[in-house]
Amino acid sequence: MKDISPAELEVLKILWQQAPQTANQVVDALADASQWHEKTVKTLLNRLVSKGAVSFEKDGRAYLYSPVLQQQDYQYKESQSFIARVFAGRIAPLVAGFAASTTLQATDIDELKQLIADWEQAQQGTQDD
Amino acid sequence: MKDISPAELEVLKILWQQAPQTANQVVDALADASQWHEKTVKTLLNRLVSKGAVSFEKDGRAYLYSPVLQQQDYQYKESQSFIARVFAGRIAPLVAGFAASTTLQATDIDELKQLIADWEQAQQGTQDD
DNA sequence: CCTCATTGATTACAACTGTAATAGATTTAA
DNA sequence: TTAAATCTATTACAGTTGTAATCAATGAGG
Repeated sequence: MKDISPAELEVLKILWQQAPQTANQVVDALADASQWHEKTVKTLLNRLVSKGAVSFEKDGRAYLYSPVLQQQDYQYKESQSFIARVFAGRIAPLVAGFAASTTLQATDIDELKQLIADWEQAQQGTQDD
Repeated sequence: MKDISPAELEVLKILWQQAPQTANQVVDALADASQWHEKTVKTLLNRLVSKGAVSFEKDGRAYLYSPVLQQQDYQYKESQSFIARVFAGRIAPLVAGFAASTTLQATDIDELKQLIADWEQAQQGTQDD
């Protein structure tokens, strides 16, 4: 699978929200959030199809598009490569930088605490040293 | 500041490790880690200079290069844009995905716990609701 | 049936990227 | 002093990306 460009990603996100959708539905959904011309969106849809990230089936004159690449798979791969590239593979420094800004919300903290609790739970019984 | 491309980033990392360095020192440092031709590395150095991410001073025949863009600033901006783009601005889902793999180390957990403790500490006295 | 509107397909084009090669300036060795 | 070596600067070139316009096929309306 070729890389998904940032612009293509915005189109893919629309399909992750709901699928299948016609090109025009996608165009409309993006009209709210962006300034893209209809032709631009259709080009991006085509490129996503070329890259194998989106599929379509004919429905009369129009096509119905659906994501092939799933959001979780995309997020996972991108996270891995981002953290490897920018933070030498370590996640804590990323969170630290994020936390240093005022961007962290109490909600994030709660979720992180829960994650840590779950992770530690999962470690029980996995220990062998 | 224009965006730093992935290849340029690898060069910048060498300068973050130590600066200033001559072009040849950078080339040598990268010879270990990559297959880039000397000319390629020098092109990347030039582009970093054009983008304002790296500066140089003449030292006789050769130049001495130093980073202008600091690693923490770069990491911060990239983290913000990555998390906004891929995770709708929320960091917890990123950590969750990362934790779901076996990539999380006990060290990461310890650091995350410390971060959370620090963050909660900092919140004392900042509350106003 | 024929023309118009609509929809996907193809083409456009400049900027950015990866990956160098060549040209130009300058230092140094003979 | 002249040629060779060594730097940086400029140029190259195809692939990707952002951003559309144009072409072609097809269905709908008259």
